[in-house]
Amino acid sequence: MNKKLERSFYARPDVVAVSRELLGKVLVTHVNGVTTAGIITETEAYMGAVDRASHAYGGKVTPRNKIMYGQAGHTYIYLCYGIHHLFNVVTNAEGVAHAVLVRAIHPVEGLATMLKRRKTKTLTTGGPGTLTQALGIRTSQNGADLLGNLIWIEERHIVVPQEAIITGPRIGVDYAGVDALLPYRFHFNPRILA
DNA sequence: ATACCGATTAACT
DNA sequence: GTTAATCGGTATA
Repeated sequence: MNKKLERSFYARPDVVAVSRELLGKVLVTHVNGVTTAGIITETEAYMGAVDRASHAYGGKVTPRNKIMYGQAGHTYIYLCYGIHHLFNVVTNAEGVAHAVLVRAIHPVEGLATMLKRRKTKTLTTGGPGTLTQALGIRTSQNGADLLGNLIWIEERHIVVPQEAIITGPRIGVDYAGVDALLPYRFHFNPRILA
């Protein structure tokens, strides 16, 4: 059965575990009456106040990042490089600004719509900016509840073998100094799904 | 009010 | 390997 993940999945204290366990789950959006979905193949954990790579490093609160301090299971979507909408999931308790960045998906539903949105010949969803474009995710959906009917994540019982999961340092966070080396990135090759 | 810059991508050489 | 595109957030004044 396809089951929407509950609040308790996101509210757990270990953001690294949540990040890792999101691999193989299915990210679904229902935008403009069209459903699109993809299997999550890459994630990164951001550990809030103690993480130099996080927008919430040092406990800083700004209009942009305040949603990360809110209830788990909500979206944190922001614009990067003026072009790309990056999709995150808020985790942990209220007041703790932990989040998981979804960096890549493997498309499974609404292929034609995703192609149309991407306006490219081949459907690539292998980057944090491209998967949001394919799924119709925009910064206007920042703060949306993943237990609502706009964006959510499902358990479809897709098995990702532990040995297939590659762990490594996060991408694009060189500015974070030693924290850039933390093994908070998880991914697997979608070829194993076939 | 103004200046700087990024959790990136695609199209080049 | 290199680089233009592109704009809201954040810091500084």
